[in-house]
Order: sequence, then C-alpha cells, then structure tokens
Amino acid sequence: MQALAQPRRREILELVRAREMSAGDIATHFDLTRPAISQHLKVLRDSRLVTERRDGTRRFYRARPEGLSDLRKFLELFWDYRLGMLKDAAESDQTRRAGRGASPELSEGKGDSDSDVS
Amino acid sequence: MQALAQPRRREILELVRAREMSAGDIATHFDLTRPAISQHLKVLRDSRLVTERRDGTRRFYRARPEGLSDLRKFLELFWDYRLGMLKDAAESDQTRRAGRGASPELSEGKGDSDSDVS
DNA sequence: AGTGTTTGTTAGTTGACACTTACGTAAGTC
DNA sequence: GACTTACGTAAGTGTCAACTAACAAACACT
Repeated sequence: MQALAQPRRREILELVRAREMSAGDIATHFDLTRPAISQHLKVLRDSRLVTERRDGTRRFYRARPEGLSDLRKFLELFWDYRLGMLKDAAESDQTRRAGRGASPELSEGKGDSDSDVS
Repeated sequence: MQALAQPRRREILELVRAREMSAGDIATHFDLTRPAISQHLKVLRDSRLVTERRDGTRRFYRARPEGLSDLRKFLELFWDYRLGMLKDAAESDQTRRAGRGASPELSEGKGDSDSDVS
C-alpha cells in the first residue's frame, strides 16, 4: 500500500505492466539516476509487486498484480458496503415505510449532497 | 491515493465506514490528540473520501467510497491484464505452438515461481 | 588476467509530513 | 454578554523517505 503512494513507483509499475523491462531501460524513461530506480525497484520487490528475472548482468522486472489483492479486498469491502447503503437509503428514504429499524446506528443520512456512484 | 498511504487514515476510514461519527468520538479511539485527528480528517475531506455533516457544534463524518473509484479502476486494469497474461502463458508455454509472435517484447517468462491469482 | 558494462548498495543531505502545543472560532447554556 | 463545549487552524519540531554521489559486485569479452 505504502509502495503505491509514490507516483514514480506507480509509473514504474505501469511501465512494466505489459512487458518486462531491464532496470536500465526503466531508468531511461525517467529523469532520475539509476540508483534511485534501483531503490524504487527494491521497494516494489519487497512489497511483492514486481518479479525479478536475472539474465547475465541484466535484471528484468515485470508487474505482479497478485500483490495488490489485499488492497483490492479492502476496496471491495467499501464498495459492497456502500452499495448496500444506497439500496437501504432508497428503501427508507423514498417509500418511508415506518418502523423497520434495520440499522439504528445510522442517523437518517438525510442530506447527502452528492450521491454519484460514478 | 496518497491519503490512503497512512495507516491511521485507513483506520479512521474503517471506523466511519459503517456508522457516522463525530470528530471527538473518532479521536477517543486513538492515542492521538484531537488536532491530529482534525488534520487527518482534512486530508480525507480534501481527497473526497469522507463527507461532513454539521450539527450544532459537532461535525459528523462518514466514509464516501465513491472517492476510491479511480484507485479501483487502476487496480482492475492490472487485474484484467494479468488474467489475460495467464491465459496467454498457458497457451504458449504448454502447447508450445511455434511462430505465433503475438507478443515479441515478452521474453518467454519461463520461471514464474508463484502464479497464484488468489 | 584485465577492462567495460550493468546493476545493487551505502553514506549523507534535503524535503515532506505526521504530530504536539497554542490559539481562534462557532454554537449552545446560564 | 460571559462561559463552556466541540472543532479547526497556525506555528514549530522531529522523523521518515526520496534523492544524489561514491563505491562494490557480477558478468561478458578480448
């Protein structure tokens, strides 16, 4: 998660998403020095977000999207819950059938200014 | 994205995921001072990850999962692509039908030690 | 063996950010 | 209007991380 916070690392990840690239080729796509790229690659490697393949002196990297599973689960938890909320709000707010009391801890979210689900 | 990097903010988000809470109540769940929580809430608010509802002197916050849509799209792009990769690898690696050349930039990813899609 | 190439690693500096202390502001209460 | 409550904001400090520079390691080639 922390590894994805840095935009540079996301760019690197986008770069090696489709095709695997050597560390040097990756470095040429940025205005950074090679050591900086190496450090970013180390972070991505420790976070299990890229895989390394050594071939002689070169090392090729490729994205490993399975490493994002935790984050994906986190987001889906939010997503699913929010969808349930919207359904719930539509029931109780529009038809206003009284005395259901299914979710007492929610305080009648009356004025949600924006309700775009995009 | 940057807003989710900090674990504290994720905890706050988890806290106000189901039920809306006042800033003071949120602060009591942590060992931090109230101003620190206010700053975190400001970041979450600027990132459109929470909604604010004022009621007298109190301010209630609730998670707004729609704000995570961009990140969700980003992850799904990775996910879908990786699934295609696996299918591709299964085709070219097992049956080894020669001379296809559909993706020349991929150098025969021979040894993917772990291939769990979870 | 010796040199060049490609990469990773360490030391050190700078900038960003999380936190605390102190203060300001808005709403309710007497 | 004075006081309390609830919250945000401003200023200052410490810490972590990203970057550069210099060095080291592994391989290829003559």
